[in-house]
Amino acid sequence: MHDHIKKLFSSFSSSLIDDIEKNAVVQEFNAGDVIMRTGQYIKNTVLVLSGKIKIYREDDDGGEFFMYYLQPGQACAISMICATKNETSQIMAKVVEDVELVMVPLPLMDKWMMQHRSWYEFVIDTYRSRFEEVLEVVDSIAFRAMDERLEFYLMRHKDACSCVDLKLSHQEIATDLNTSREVISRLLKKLEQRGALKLHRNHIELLK
Amino acid sequence: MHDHIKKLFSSFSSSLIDDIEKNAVVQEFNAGDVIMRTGQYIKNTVLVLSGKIKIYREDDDGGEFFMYYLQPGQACAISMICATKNETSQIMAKVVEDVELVMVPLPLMDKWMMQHRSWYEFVIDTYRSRFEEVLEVVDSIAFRAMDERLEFYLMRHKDACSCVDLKLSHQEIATDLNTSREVISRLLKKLEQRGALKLHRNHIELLK
DNA sequence: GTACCTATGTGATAAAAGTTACAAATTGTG
DNA sequence: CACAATTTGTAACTTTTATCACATAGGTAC
Repeated sequence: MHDHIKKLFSSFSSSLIDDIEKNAVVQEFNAGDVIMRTGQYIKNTVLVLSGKIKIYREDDDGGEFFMYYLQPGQACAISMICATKNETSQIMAKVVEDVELVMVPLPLMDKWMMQHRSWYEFVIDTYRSRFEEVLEVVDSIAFRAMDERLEFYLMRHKDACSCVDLKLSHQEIATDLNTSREVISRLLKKLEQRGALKLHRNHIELLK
Repeated sequence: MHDHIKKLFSSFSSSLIDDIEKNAVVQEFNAGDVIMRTGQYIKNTVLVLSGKIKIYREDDDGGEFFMYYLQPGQACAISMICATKNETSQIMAKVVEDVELVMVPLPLMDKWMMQHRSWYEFVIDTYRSRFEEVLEVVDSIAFRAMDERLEFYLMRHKDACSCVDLKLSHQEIATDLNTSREVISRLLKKLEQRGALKLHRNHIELLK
């Protein structure tokens, strides 16, 4: 496992990785699993070894809103931020590609901040980058209409999968953006007419 | 100054407050001043001693979107999060009531994390509570229509000033929510008809 | 007082987004 | 192949929000 972690989390010191191996466990989940629900107690800090997770905000009436992806080499900022207090999760996490996760018990998360400089820097950097990502999400919904929000959404998915072929149905996009499928279908058609993409069943091919 | 800080930041240890007094400077700003603009370099971590600051997100076409208040006893999470890297500000800060600010040079911010347990806990807690506040803001724009967003906005202002008389013009509210004045005037009228508030020139009296 | 500025009220209209209803196309299954 | 389930396309309509135009009201300066 040492080499696997070293490769993905290249900033981690050897002693930190040793500590992770001694104290953390690896858990696997399958695509489609919901591994964290809003309101659940957080017991671990989560590092992603492989696979892909989508993080959502939920509202009271069952609405979902896509926030960001969790990918190999990344950690869940929410699970770090809740470390000290015995907090419940403010988000919902859905597995979209089978994942292997390193589960670090919360008390260690806090303890390592003082013991491992590379852990401290990783945690702070995770906070910072997620905070900035969430601010960009705020921009998109506060300032932009649905057509631009859709483009922003597609762009982020392109970045996340490093490919131009997005395996998404119109309904899934609509759910992620908390709007209706018809709206997305119409806007996608417009983007296709503009030559920005090509529509297929169950996937979207980005051209620009 | 020691007692002033001790009273507002009650969790700070004496040695931390001594370090603050030795290394930080107090700066004053007046209502209306913009003390931080988007894209400016951050040189200090900011603690608020008195007064009130509104934090905004800006877009390219001059739009503003109100994020949250900074108040006495609080610190600017953005200015902390940018500490390590030499980052620029992602937000704009407007003084709404004359403020006294403690300016801590960025290198110290990072150094104190290891030296003062009470500083470490304060910083982590500031991250956490701001992150959660921003997530609530996301909820309000992702899931709610303008009438509910307005109510959420008024409620937050009520909490921030601890009073029921909000000194706000319709135009200011519209700017903060990135919409138009007419929309706000009409929605406020509806709220008045429902008995939720009473409208006056330049201020709004909350009844519920 | 009058002139002027700012804040608020309101109607008419346009544009964007959400809803309803249903058709057509594609895929999977027995 | 027949049939069901899923995905996508689209028209008609409603609701919400934005924009334009202008009226009115309160406060300030002279």
